Amino acid sequence: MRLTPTSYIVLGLLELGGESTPYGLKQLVSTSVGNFWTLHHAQLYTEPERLAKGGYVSERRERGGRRRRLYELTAKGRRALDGWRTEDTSSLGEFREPALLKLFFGADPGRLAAVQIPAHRAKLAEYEAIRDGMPEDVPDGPRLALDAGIRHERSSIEFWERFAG
Amino acid sequence: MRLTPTSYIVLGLLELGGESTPYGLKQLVSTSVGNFWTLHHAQLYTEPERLAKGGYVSERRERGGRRRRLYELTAKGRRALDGWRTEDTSSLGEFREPALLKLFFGADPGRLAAVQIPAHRAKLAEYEAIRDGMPEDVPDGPRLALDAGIRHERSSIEFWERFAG
DNA sequence: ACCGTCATGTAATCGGTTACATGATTCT
DNA sequence: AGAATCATGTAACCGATTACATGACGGT
Repeated sequence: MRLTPTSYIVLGLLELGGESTPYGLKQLVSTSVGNFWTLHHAQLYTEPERLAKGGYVSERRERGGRRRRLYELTAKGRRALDGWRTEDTSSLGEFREPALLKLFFGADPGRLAAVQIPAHRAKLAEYEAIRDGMPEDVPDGPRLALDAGIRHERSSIEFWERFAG
Repeated sequence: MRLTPTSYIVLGLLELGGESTPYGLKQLVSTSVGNFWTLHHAQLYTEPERLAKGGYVSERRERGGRRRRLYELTAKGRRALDGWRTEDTSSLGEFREPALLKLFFGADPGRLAAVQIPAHRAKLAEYEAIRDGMPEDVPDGPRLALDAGIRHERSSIEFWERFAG
């Protein structure tokens, strides 16, 4: 079976947070990677199930109560995650901005800019707030990824500002 | 029926290039929007068919020979495209870079940078070559979108360079 | 004539998105 | 107690990706 980015997000979060329910994963996503890589909550039910089938995570149920499902990384899952982290990533992500697509096909740059600039500014402010509120002991990964996000927002704002006014 | 970005790409290309076959669309994509928004060629067979069902494009077949399908924008399709171009785009594209995801989950920044930098440099060179070879009469849209791509690559290179060495 | 590559298309699979549902808490 | 919101989960649909195929054409 093929592991997708979604798979690695689930594996990575289980590594960070230990055994979790789908809902717990949802919480983790929203305060971490969800800032730049959105998942629908339904994926956090189906994806762990797929991973369990492949032996990457183990599943057990609470006794009594809601009998919620709890997932935990297995040795195989950990190996997959490590392999993914160290393997070379030659491919570039695509720059899929809907606003750019419109620009390409002839939308009015000024009008696009009028909406894009505030949206990017808001996102930038959000990122900066997270950064400024980060405790000292946050690992480098999230910190650096956040920094990339901040740069990206700044660069987008700069691009659109050309058309504003 | 819901129109997706893929739909608008097909509509937009039909507007730019006039009546086309799926294969013709594939050619158009590869020399234009394909630089920052990849489509699989199979989508250029299924998407026009969907659009034809919805009345956004018309379909006819060649008489004789391979009887290839030819698609053309209808009035309804053109209206949809215009509506899309002028409607506000509040949503931001997500910054889904696989390399960033790895960085987030603890991959070694230096090793990522070693692969990402040349990849982004290559893409940048490609974009610059396209820009420098552009005839005078290319419309603003593609020109500006290309410029956004160039900035984005430069910004990515700058980000990763911090970890190189 | 043969081989490789471009041209052209269909079919199956599968992950992602949307929609639907219903318990639990918290607030007024 | 009722309303609203959060928590939790399932199911259906659909677009995107992958795999499979074969015909045409250019070069050696």
